[in-house]
Amino acid sequence: MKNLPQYRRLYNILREHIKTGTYAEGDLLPSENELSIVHGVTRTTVRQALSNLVNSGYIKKFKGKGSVVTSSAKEIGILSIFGTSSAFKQYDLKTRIVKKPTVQKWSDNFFYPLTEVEIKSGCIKMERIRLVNKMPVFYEATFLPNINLPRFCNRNFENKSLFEILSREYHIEITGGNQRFSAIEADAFISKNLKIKIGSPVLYLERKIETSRNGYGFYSSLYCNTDIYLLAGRF
Amino acid sequence: MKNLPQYRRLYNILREHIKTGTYAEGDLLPSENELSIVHGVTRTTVRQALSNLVNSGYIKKFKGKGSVVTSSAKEIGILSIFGTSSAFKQYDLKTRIVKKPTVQKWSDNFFYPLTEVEIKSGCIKMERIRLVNKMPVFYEATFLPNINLPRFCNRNFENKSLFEILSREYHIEITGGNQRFSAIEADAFISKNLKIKIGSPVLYLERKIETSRNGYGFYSSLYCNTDIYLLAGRF
DNA sequence: GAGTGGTCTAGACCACGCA
DNA sequence: GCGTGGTCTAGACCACTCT
Repeated sequence: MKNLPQYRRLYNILREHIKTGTYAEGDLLPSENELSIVHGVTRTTVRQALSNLVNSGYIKKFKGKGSVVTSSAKEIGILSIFGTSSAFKQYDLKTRIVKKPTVQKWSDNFFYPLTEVEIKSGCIKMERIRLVNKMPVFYEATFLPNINLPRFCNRNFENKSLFEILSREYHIEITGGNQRFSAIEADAFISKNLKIKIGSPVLYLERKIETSRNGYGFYSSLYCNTDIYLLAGRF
Repeated sequence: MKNLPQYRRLYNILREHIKTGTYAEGDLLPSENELSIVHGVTRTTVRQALSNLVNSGYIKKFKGKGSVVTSSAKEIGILSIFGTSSAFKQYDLKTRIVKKPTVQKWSDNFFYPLTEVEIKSGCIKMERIRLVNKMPVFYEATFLPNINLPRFCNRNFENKSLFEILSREYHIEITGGNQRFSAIEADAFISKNLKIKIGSPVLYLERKIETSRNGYGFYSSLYCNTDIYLLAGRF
């Protein structure tokens, strides 16, 4: 099961400890030396794991001081949500499947250029809506090249993380990606799904997500109502 | 002058070569072994430089193959612009200063929490508009803590990169940051500055930029017309 | 099989913070 | 002055691509 690199294993362990509150916001993580001894790896490997934690926004490092846990925020993929009102300290985060994963052709004007292999393989499309405190906030369509993902369409994604399923079931880890942002007016479709007025400003994202499986990436387009919650991310 | 770490020096060298076209889009960079020999550093150091190039979107690495130059795109700070129409392969990028750097107080409801030191030091504010092919696309207000930046307010920023001036004149390197996105309706002020109709959807960003100077960061808020150009970034 | 990037080891010296 | 993270060395083995 586990042929994960050690820095990835350590990353997952620490991330889980942060998410579950073993290390709370503001706490200092054990020092790099301590972690390297406890987990039986060199400091280089520890630093690689911590560096990933910094990039995903879980910790901040301070020279001469240590690594401080900065966030227990819930994530939506790589971006996280950010409540503008301090009343929303607690996020009740749910995912509703609008369209189950289905094999189909790539659309003609797909928003990223595709490789020959991707086009030939076809596309698995799924559509989801994210609810924050029971309000629809995101509408997301995800497109995965249909390459060596056995039983994918039969899995249950309701309230489950796509990234986690890809990691656990297919050993596919997200390594990065790029995204394009714009502000548009809600059309009838978006208006219905996000329960906002037609013409309201909506944040629109197109993303390509890259993975540890060589040459394999997937895509998503995302509409977000930012009236109450903002999208936040690191760079 | 130069107490830059070696991986930073190498990063700057390679970035310059990519920007000026010595390594063109699609080219392979010299291998990590070759770079380590040529520049007299270990492969670890080379990899740190390349890793930064990946994060800023200049190259992509392929196992067993090499590092491919992916972009000669012009940047605006950390984000880059992306023309939706292929007609806009050439970006004529200009910056117009709307308000020269001025020392003032921080506003009461500043969009990021400030430290005691920052509040006491006061704030240098400047306002700029970015023009792409002579059309105003960004309006950006930048706020810097007024700490040890001699002669800053007297410098000429017209069509110059703030990041480059910070690096060259003050040895301040940008190390990362975070940002929040939302879509809003243009008000009268934005409408005038970006020459769009009141009520049009506008991309709004609030960012905190972190630097290599310990504890020193600065802020910017940014309004962007995404009708023609999108904002793009890596994660 | 030769060359590439990915992972990892076992050290070293430094600048910085804190007590 | 001690412990922290930041930088760096000089190796090693692996999986992968290309020919």
